[in-house]
Amino acid sequence: MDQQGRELVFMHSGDFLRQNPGVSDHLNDYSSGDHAKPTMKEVDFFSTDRNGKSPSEHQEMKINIGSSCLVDSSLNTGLNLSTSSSGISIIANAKEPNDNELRVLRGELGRQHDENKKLRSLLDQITKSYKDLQAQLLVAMQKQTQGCRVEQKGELNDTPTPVMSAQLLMDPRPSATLDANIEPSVSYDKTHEMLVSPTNTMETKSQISGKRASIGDSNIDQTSQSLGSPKSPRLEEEKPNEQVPEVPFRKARVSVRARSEAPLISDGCQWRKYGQKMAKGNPCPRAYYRCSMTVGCPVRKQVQRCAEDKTILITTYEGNHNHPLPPAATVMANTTSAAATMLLSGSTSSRESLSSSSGFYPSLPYASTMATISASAPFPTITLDLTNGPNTTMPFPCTSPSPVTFPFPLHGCPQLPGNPMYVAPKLPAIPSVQLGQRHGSMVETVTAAIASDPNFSAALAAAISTCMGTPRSRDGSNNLSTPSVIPGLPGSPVQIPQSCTTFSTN
DNA sequence: CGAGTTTGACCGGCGC
DNA sequence: GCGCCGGTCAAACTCG
Ligand SMILES: [Zn+2]
Repeated sequence: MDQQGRELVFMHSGDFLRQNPGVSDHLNDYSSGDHAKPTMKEVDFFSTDRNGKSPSEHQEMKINIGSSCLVDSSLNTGLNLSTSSSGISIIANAKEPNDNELRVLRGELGRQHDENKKLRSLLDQITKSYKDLQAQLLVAMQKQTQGCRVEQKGELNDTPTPVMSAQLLMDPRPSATLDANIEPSVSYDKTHEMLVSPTNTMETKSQISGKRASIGDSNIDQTSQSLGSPKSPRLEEEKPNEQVPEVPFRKARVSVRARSEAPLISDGCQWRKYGQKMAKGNPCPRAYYRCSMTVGCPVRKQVQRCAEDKTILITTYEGNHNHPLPPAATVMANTTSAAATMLLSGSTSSRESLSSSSGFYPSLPYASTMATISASAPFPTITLDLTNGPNTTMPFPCTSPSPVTFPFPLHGCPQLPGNPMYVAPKLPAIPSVQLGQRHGSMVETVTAAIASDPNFSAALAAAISTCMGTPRSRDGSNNLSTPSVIPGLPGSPVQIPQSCTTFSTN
């Protein structure tokens, strides 16, 4: 819970920054107070966070984040903190120009500056320890997998990728160059998947997108092996080492099923339909969409109605956005891509169908319906079923995007034993991790994390509901979402109570 | 006229 | 090798 709160803060600060690129310059504009709700939220968030807490509490918070949500914390923490703090003071200044107040505020500002410094150094420490941990993890995995895949490992072990990944996660700035360096040597592997995945999509990529563009398409394409496309010739070209023939490449999808009669889906993104097919065994056609917010965005989605129950809408997302997203889309993308990342991190090899939900976590009310991992599919898929859960329509009020940010710890290393979400492995065999960056038995972990965390369910449902609920304006004023007509049901103008989302990450 | 959709063609993987 | 199938392409079309 604590953690959730923290992540919330970070994620939203990310949104905040994205929305307002020139934050510090324009903060004065917001002092009027009646626009930019998110801004106010940010400020409120931080002010309560910071004023009410002792340094030790901050420490705890940082540790939590460091261990569980590394990417987020590593990317924006410091910036956000300082940004928002200055924002507070500026706003206050505008309101109360009197000297006393000013002094107090300056003092506050100074304190927060110090605090900020402390937090940064703490973050550095955490970063270091994370790297160490990751290295250890790698070693452990190597030992475990030695038996079966000696030669593979031999080659892979030489790659510095895990370390580099840590660096990348820690410091997004040089990542563009690092990316370029990594890919040729390591080929397409889990590490890269992790790197370009969810949070990076949201945070890192937005920061390095400029550089990426200059680097060329290869980066994007790496992330864009989407939706099981049999094509994408680069796949072969850029994957010279066929070390794991049985797993040429894996694509994770996060599926969400939800009951919805509405034909339109709005998840905050712009989608362009590029195809529609009749799927076998389903009277309803399947529609294919591609993110059209930027030209090179690799994200795709499939929309299809359930054959048995046509009120159930299944939306399948795959890939990571390579551009900043509007808040609504961020919510969705965070949620789904994070789930996909978890799945990916854990499903590197073993293809057993786990469909672990109800079996593993019978005690969890939502588990049986909320998350299912299926590795038996051509690609690992997390299916989030929002159709059966209690009050699936609206698990909790979701008026603002705030409760929606991804609540469970996934971007970092959900598998680390120290992690609260860690679940003891059930499968003794360590998957044939191509580039052993992630721990084995991750599938369970992932499942556990998702299924066992009602917050995830709630957040996901909220995200979806939020996105769905947002009134679509064809006039395209601010709403980026493009309504798409779901095949199978005649268009009904009803707002979508819920929807089904499947994200797949590469 | 541009952006998005429709829809048949096309392609590659896979099973027989 | 052949056919099926899922996924994508792209020309034609629609809409604002
Ligand atoms: Zn996109």
